[in-house]
Amino acid sequence: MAIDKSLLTGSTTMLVLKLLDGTDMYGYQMIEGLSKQSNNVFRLKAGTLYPLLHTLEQKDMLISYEETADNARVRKYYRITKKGRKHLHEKKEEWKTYTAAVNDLLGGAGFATV
Amino acid sequence: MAIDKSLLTGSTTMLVLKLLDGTDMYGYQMIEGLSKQSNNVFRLKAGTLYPLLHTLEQKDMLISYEETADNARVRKYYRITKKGRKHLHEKKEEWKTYTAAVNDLLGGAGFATV
DNA sequence: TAGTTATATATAGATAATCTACCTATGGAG
DNA sequence: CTCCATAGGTAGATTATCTATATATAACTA
Repeated sequence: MAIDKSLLTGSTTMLVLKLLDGTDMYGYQMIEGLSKQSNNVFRLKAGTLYPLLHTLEQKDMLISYEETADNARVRKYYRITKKGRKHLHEKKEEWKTYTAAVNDLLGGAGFATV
Repeated sequence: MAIDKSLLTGSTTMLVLKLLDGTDMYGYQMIEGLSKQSNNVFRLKAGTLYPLLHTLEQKDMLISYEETADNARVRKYYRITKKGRKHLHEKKEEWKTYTAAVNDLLGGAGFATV
């Protein structure tokens, strides 16, 4: 079974959807949280995230709403949709398939004769 | 510890170096072998591989030599260099770090408060 | 023996994801 | 009042990969 070729570059999408699968969040929160959560392995850039969120919203995987925080600052929250959850599930399956295959190749002896 | 941002898209490089870490191979052999070895999860395209091999050779990670097979067909074999092995080792470490972080996020409960 | 498929390598141009670099705006700390 | 953190955003460049195309020969098939 072949997997989506965009998986490699597309894991950011999966992570964003996964974050929102837990709770509604706003962009800046995702950037900071992802960085801390992963011990700085992920350093999601604003220039990557915001356009991605807009794209996901256009594809009906997210919806957004504004909310004013205690400090009167307006934040734009995102909530995952049913379609987004379905997409997340698919991406997770692809991720498992792909990483299992890579780990198999990295761990295995390789193939000398074809 | 942060990792190379090109890791996601760059795993093809790692796989190619890993293949050559086992034995010298020629391009077509890698394409066919990788496909069979991974049950078609990897479908490395000629248009991806050949330019990549040329780039890796320019970076002194590979050397190439031609050899005539039994059927009189000329094949261009590639051999990994010391520099290539060093790069492979680094890429593998990045791969481990990155996949561990993703799996942690995918498996974990996520973070609600930041 | 003529046509198709497999082997083998290669390049050009398109596509897509991410990055860098910039911009706006407000709240709070010094 | 100035600087930093917070918060959201866009434009253009970079890079990896893909599709499409090209060449050439071996091997199979009708």
